[in-house]
Amino acid sequence: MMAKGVVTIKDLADELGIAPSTVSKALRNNPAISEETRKKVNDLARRMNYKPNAIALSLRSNRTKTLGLVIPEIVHHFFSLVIAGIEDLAYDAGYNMIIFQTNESYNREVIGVQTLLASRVEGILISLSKETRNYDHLRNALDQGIPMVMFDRVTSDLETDKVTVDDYHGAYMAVNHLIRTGCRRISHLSGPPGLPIADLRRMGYSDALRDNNLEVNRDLIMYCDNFKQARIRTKQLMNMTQPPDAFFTVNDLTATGVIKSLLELAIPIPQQVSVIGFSNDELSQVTHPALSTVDQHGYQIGQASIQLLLDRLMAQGAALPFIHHVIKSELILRDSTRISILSE
Amino acid sequence: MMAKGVVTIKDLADELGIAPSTVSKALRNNPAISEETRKKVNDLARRMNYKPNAIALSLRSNRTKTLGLVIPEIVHHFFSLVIAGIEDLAYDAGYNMIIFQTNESYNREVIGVQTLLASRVEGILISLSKETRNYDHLRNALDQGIPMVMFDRVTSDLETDKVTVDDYHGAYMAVNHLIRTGCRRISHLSGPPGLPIADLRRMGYSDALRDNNLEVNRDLIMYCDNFKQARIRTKQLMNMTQPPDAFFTVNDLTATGVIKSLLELAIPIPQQVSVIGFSNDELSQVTHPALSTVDQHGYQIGQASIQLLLDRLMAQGAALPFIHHVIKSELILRDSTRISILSE
DNA sequence: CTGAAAGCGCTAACAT
DNA sequence: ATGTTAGCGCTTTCAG
Repeated sequence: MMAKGVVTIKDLADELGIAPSTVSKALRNNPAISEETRKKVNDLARRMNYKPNAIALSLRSNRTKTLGLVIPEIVHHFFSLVIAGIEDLAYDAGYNMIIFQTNESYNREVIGVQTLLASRVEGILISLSKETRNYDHLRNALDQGIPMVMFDRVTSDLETDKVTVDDYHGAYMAVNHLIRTGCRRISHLSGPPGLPIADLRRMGYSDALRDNNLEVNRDLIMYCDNFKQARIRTKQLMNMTQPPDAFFTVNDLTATGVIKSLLELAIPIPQQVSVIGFSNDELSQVTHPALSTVDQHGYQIGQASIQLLLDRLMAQGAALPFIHHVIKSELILRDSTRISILSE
Repeated sequence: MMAKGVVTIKDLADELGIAPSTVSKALRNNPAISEETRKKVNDLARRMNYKPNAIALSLRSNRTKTLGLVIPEIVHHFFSLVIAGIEDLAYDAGYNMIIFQTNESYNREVIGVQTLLASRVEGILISLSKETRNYDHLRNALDQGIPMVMFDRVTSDLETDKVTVDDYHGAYMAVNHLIRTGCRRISHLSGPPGLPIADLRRMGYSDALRDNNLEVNRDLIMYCDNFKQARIRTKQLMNMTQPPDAFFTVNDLTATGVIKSLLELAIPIPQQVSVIGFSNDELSQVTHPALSTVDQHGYQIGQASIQLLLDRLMAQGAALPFIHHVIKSELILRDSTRISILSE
């Protein structure tokens, strides 16, 4: 039983002196095959450690049982949660996942999608890179009849199933909570304009202020979405003649920068200044004080995305309506915000 | 130019009234083909958006340009770094990655490896699940001539290339630093016995103590590797008649649990108690005080692993010696440890 | 009940 | 310079 040249059906057939087609049928328990032959074949297959060649199967059946995932970054708590959600369900449904990381590059996204198409994936899950403004590569996939689901970073230029988190509402809830607990000068450290998730969170922030009859003060809004910048911005803001009494940040890491700076300035949190982040990353539990934040339910987003894709795959190309699944975000209150001081 | 049935070489051939093999040659710029035909073919291919079928190519060439990755958990900063390192180099080398998440289950690991074999991956990268004690599934792959690289969670029962971080040395350095800065009763919150990375870190801890003529006190060693348990253990330990003056933990999350508890007990860090974690996760920068820790260089581990695999793939099965690449870990000193008080 | 033949998409000998 | 044939591993008619 030489190891080298992987065992094929033909090897089994030769060994038993029967036809390959008979072996094939025996292996798939085709009732047309005698019980005896079937047993002989299956036994030998086990002994020779025969494993069907998935490539040959794919070529014949035109089914690869493989799905493609295109994602900006793997090293990102939220995205890794999404991947886990996708993987788990894909696995249960018997699909393999080919994963492409774009590193936020449009070019790599295009190449990634093309490679997936060449690999004949049966469907594509994608979260757009920050650079992506042109969607021809995706249109191309769609034209070839490859079902696609976009999640988190989506575009309205394309008709596909979509899954997003309700960023707007999450931000609105967060800011509303700050106001209800007595904050009046709420600063927002926001992501780059044009990035939908950042825009939506900024809108949620602004609307919550307006709905509570507070003015939106441009001086309190900064474009700042990382730890280092947050350190600087926080000190600038706290130096204002009328400093903020709360920070709402576009993500958790930025919030931790704010907390760190406030701690250094010996400003009590949340007594003097409240802080709310966005994402519910692992790190939000370990800051001191623990960070209040908005959970994006990454795992569920992954599950919802792959489920939509599987549904469409099941439907065999029947014209299902496109679904935009909006996952509820959730306000997680920890210790960086005050307890509600106004009744509901 | 109907979208549906993906375009094949035969379609191009029919369209131009020439033979498929001629089209094939023309597309690969075979010099035996006239400049004219070559142009005609390539133009049409572009117009009809022809894309070679990777499956057919694989079947013919017996090369899939696909590698398999089996990993315990994607949602884990360290592992996601490793994946990123692998992805980036694999991409440059023109390989696709199929990823399998075992969720630390031995069964899923076995199935994962089998699926990868069925998909005819050209090589396998694997980090063992915590449950794995039997290696037949891997031996099987090896017997089929599939090159394999094990990283981080490896076993000496198998002859393969390996990449690990020098856990022992990292732990040794960490504890040595604690001692040099005056700590004498150093507690170790360790991972489960039997898990190599936990054992090595525990050994590094013990040896550093012994080499500095300090006794290894079993009462100061606890099996505790997560945030929640750390909260409980820390309080227990600090209640001892002779409480520890330092904690060395098996990972960063555990260390943050320690810090949180110490903060609640109003014990000054690092003046009274020092803390060192392990991993250099993102969260180690955001604790207060910022956590001293040992960096595992996950990205580099990923790169080293895929590089070994690519080397072996290049070597075409020539008998390269097996390499065990040990990546240097690095002691990262932040604010949870004291400045050195003894000269080097 | 078993086998021969054809074909999935592609390419490499081997003609012509 | 182009075409014909065969075959990668498998399954599925269709005959026997």
